[in-house]
Amino acid sequence: MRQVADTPSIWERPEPPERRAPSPLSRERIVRAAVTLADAEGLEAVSLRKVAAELDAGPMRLYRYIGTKDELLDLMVDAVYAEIPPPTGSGWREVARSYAHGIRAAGLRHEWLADLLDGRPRFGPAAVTHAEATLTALRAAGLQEIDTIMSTVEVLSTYLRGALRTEVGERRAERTSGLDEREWQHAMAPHLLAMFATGDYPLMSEAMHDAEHRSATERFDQGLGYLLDGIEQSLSG
Amino acid sequence: MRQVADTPSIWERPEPPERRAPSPLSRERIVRAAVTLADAEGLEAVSLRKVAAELDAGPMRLYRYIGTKDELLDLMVDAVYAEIPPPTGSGWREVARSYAHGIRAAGLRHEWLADLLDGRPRFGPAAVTHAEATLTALRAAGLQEIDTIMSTVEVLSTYLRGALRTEVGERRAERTSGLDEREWQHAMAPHLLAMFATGDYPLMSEAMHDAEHRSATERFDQGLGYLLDGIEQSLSG
DNA sequence: CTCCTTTCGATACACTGTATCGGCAATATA
DNA sequence: TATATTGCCGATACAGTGTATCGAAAGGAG
Repeated sequence: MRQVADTPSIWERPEPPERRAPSPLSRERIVRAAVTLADAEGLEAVSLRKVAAELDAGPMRLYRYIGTKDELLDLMVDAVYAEIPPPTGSGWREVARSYAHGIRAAGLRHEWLADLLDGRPRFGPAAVTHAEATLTALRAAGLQEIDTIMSTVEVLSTYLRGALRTEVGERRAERTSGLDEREWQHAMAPHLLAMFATGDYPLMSEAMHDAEHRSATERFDQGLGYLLDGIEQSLSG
Repeated sequence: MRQVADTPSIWERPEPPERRAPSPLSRERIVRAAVTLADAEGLEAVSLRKVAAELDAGPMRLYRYIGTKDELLDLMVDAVYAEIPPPTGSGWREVARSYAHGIRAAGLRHEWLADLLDGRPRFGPAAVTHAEATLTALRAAGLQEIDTIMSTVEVLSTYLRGALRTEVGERRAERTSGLDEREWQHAMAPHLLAMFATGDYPLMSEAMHDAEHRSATERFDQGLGYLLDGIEQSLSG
């Protein structure tokens, strides 16, 4: 019988705390939880403690699956890429449009994406697969030279990053100025009125009053159209 | 003589701690300190404690001048706008180029700007002044209708936001992969080689190997050129 | 000289990412 | 089957964050 010298009898020894069955865990589960959290409460609500709690785990358990919070964010971005359908279309303009709208849709589904797309090259499997599919579709649709293809997707993705930020930023501004309408009217509106009242900004005033108000989608498509027209011109030139 | 009942004599009472002359403080000083810090050590190093320390002040003293850290960030952005010269040029393309390069230069001087330009409308005095100057220059250079002017600067600023992020992101990636070259070669390079070795990404490989490598400025100008060509086309059409 | 207001530093709180360590549980070994 | 080993993971801790609260000191007013 195994009984170390000064181990008290079973009657004295306290029972160890009951252990719950460990929750199943995987990178995919963690990333899903993080994405859900970010969708629901914003990226700033994604803390390792909260993600772990969502999974019935202690915070440090996550470090068996990721090395760093930044790595988790990388995984989240790749998870979004995995949602984006590969671009399709017969002409290269169609493919480009499909590419752009696919990413835009994903970015509007997950508004935090705009904050994470920081321009570093992305080497996650889904991102790479999506990139390869994009290049393939563009070549199949008529662009042969790799340089033309790369220029096109580079400029497209640059515009996309900006457009996403713009659109998401506006959404957020509207949302917060809608929620704390009280505070907004109290803090921001007088400042704007006072500025315009000085008469120092006639064109800004004209823009506010007379310019036609187009939807975010319209503006996005207009910019995209400019870009495609410019590219097309450079192709024929 | 004023001497409350149980106040000990001067010999017993400890001298209050010596008070240093308070450092002069103002919003401008605070913002300048924050900008300097962000330039030197990155945006994540900008904490109220560090900014205050730089100014020989306690952290809470800053709250006499700003209401929130986010407000400080807003002030920093406006301070950058104040550095940007108003766009100039005779033709509207020239003005547009001047606008774009002015903002790009500022964004490269202060790499954190790309992180703060989130797309929300900016109502700081310098930002508004710069915007008004831009609109004025565009109208003076030939664009009459306010709608055309607004479309142009909207699409330009969208592209700019994306381009800045792209460029700054690449710089950071290069910098960190240059500094921890050891780690990068150990962690990222094998992953890339393995991926390309599968043969599943022929176009990505072709791009890596055969595509010409252009400088960031060239790519920026190329995208800008596409955009301007597209706009010009819509003007004449 | 006394009162009052403004200013600010000290302290505290909740929260973050993550390093360290100790013990339990499953596995490999004898 | 008994023991040694390994790997997993929770508890704890630490340094840092933004900011609320409060008391005391300084400056101005009567």
